Amino acid sequence: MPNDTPRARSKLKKVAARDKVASGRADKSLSKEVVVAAALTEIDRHGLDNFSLRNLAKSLKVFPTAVTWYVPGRGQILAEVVKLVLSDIMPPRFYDSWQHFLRLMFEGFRDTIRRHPNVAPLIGTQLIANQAIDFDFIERLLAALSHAGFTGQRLVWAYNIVVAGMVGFSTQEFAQLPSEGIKDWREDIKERLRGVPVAKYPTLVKNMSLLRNKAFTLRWQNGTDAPLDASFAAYVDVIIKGLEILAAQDNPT
Amino acid sequence: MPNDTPRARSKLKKVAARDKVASGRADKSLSKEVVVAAALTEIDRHGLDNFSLRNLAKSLKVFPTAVTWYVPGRGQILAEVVKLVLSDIMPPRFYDSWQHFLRLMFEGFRDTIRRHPNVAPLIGTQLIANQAIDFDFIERLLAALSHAGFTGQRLVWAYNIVVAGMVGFSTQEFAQLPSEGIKDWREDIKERLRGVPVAKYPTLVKNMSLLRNKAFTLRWQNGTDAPLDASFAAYVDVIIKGLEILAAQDNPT
DNA sequence: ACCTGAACACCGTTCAAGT
DNA sequence: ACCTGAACACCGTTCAAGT
Repeated sequence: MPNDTPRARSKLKKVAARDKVASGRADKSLSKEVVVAAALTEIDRHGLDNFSLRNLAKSLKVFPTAVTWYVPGRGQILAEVVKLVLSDIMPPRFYDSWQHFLRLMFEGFRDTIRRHPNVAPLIGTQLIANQAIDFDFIERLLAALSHAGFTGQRLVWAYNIVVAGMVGFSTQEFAQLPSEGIKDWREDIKERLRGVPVAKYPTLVKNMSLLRNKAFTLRWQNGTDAPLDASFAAYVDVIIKGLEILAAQDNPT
Repeated sequence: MPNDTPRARSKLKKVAARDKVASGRADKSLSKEVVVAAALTEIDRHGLDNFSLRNLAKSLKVFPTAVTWYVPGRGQILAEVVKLVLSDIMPPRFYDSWQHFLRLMFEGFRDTIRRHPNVAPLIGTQLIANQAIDFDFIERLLAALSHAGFTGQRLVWAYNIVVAGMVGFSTQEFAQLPSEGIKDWREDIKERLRGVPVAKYPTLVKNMSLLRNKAFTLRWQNGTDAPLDASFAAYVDVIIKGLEILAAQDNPT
């Protein structure tokens, strides 16, 4: 990113550093890291809808424009927050098998989202946040998939399948709750589920006790209060088994 | 939803209708449907970031508060927009097999997102938008999965796997582009991909020509300009094959 | 270099007033 | 019932001014 650091100063880092030393100033109270960390804390505490640069500045006890100096623009801040959240999803370097590798990676990603559910809506849906997953992560994943036998075009497929699958489930499991009127909204869902006519929706009604609040589109809580552990485990199994079959197919050249 | 129609009037529909007839008034220029349709048009044209109630009102040539009368609050409007977009994803009533059913469903969902990519960030990440998928859809999906042999707890798993899989890939494929500074942002990504050191990231560099702009987290365009057709097809295959294996496993009772 | 401080255009929502 | 119109508190960003 060309100007994700103080203004257009990115190419002048050495000069800036020298200036700082020369002037002997070490009284900087802010930094990009501090700003981003504070932003994450704000979002964790008060939700994405209530996040604003002004509230962030207030929490840092500075003027709103001081924040803008380190991270220019609201979008950049959110992108950096995603980056920070996903900075600890590094998959293991050693593993028993590529299946084992993927399993650990899926679980690690889910655990990370679980720690910061309010950030979930930003992940996967914003291309600017995609850079949050770094080259180390990508390299290890590609290496594991190569080890599974994927090469060339099929390696690309496998990579996309894994990333889409990894990000997709957990971001949906921890989907954002309505920011106001939650109580009424919840009651309304329960009411709707109670009133489903058995004649028109026999399979749904028959399995309602198993499905209610345990299945996508039939929930009034997200993964924080009603985790979908068993479904997630089955999901990971399905993707891995499917990949095994894909890996076993001949590689067309 | 208790008050998704004019104020707290929802239980008074008959009375209101009578009043309208009695007073002979048919000069309503707005309606909930008109408001939501206009909102979708605005989002399609100018993106989610530029959407506001005031711009919406301007496009309808009314005051901002007139909109609020039909759909109370910005969040409600967005939820209704998602509902409208997803109203045509109904899976087919007849099909050769449950595998065929799922294939058609996945493709239909992706086609729908492709038609309204700017809405993608709202789908799956907002619990309030989950009601967009109606009971007819759910019933047909559950019926197809029952036909595949899934019952009880495993039916719930299969349902969650399919919904998460269906929503996850396409919403990520059509992820939102940065709303400003796109040109610099794109150049920066390309620059970063050119500069990847082969010593540290051998697998990535080796497959770079296949991966760049064709793989998640390595793109500077979304599905609108750079569709991931082949990866999506492989993704659907993987999930279906995985489900076949899950279906074949014994149902623990 | 780093932050203050005022200013600007815009936002969603509330509330009173019209018809 | 349906919409106007003014008002309110808040927002992100720009730009000049301090040190």
